Amino acid sequence: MPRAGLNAAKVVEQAAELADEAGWDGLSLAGLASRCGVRLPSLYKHIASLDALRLEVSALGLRELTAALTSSVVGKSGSAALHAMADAYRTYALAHPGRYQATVSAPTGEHPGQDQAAVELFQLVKAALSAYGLSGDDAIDAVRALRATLHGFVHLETNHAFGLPTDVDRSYRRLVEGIDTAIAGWASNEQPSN
Amino acid sequence: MPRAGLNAAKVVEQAAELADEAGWDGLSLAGLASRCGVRLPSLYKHIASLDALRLEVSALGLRELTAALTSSVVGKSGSAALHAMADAYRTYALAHPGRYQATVSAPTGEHPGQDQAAVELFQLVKAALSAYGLSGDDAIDAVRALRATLHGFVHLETNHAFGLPTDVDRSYRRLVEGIDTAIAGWASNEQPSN
DNA sequence: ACCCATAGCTAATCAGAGTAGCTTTTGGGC
DNA sequence: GCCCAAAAGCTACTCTGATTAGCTATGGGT
Repeated sequence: MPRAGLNAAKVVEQAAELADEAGWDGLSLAGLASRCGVRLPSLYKHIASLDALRLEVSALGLRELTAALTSSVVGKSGSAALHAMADAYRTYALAHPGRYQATVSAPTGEHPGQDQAAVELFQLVKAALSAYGLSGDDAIDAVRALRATLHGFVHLETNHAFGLPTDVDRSYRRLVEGIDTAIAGWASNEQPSN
Repeated sequence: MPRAGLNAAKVVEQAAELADEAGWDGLSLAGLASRCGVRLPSLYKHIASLDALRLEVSALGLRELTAALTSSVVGKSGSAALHAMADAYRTYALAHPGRYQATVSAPTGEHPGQDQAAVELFQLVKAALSAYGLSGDDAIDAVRALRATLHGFVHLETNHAFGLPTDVDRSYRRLVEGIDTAIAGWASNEQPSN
């Protein structure tokens, strides 16, 4: 009986692909085992439990999302950075719906990698928005607003919640332009530099 | 052995309360049965399956959400209506997190009540935004933008995704003001009435 | 060639969803 | 008040998926 040659990293990667194909709720150890070519209990040589696996997939998604946003903003700032991040965000979420949902709805457990990845993502977005001249709670409001906007749209889109056939790309572009204008407006309230 | 006196409506209501307490993913027939004071198989006298029950809870949530938004906008239009709806939306979602999540992530099955409730909610929001003077695809973009914004914020909030202790109410208020400004700006592009 | 860490296995337990079929309550007609 | 059919509830069973226990065989390092 030849071995499958699994390890923890491969198992998590396969789980992420399964989640992308079958949905975050469709991620099961039974499905993962057959995809990996082993029997279900063999997975426990590489993971602690289904919940632990979900945390790993969540951390993987956060790391990948952070990497995608990071490379999207190099050399950009302000409005250009915001638009670039918005595009990269939606592109990643549509390409990897399972791991994207994992980044939001994973169990809020104690996983150092997951927490650290979330903090890094927050810092990245905050830095990218620094050109808007916000500080303190205003900067936090801006990060939250941008995150809520992008997440809301993408989450609804991946849940097929937009019933009408109207161009979804255009709706997204206008929404991003709107949030860009809104955050820029906050900045002028903060820094009356005229 | 006295009867519990259940019927389909009571079962769905109990399921909605259970979903609010245990989370949408924590909604199980086992938990529902013990909450209703009956054995698990007895539930099948009132529902067809767990998936069917989830559709019912989703439809209930959509109806309640539509009712809450409807009563929030009576006598208002434009910006006042938008702010009123935003407050009612978040209030409902925070008070009923389980059924709120059901409105988005229920199985996309064929449930006439669910579909109809979704259409009614869309029409309500579109009508409430009519004072912005948008038409055609612009109106659809506005409804999508508002929905994405409110949903994104509330979904992240109910998933405890805002790590920082910074005032969440204030972040929400500023986000709603931002989307109000953005949609108003679209309108001026459409109707150069000056 | 040997050894041991470990990848993988079978077998078993447990919980939850769903089905089959029986029993009992209950409300309406007489 | 009595009778009966519909419905409400039950027990027993099956099936699937997660998890644990314990056995076996592989294969890299010596």
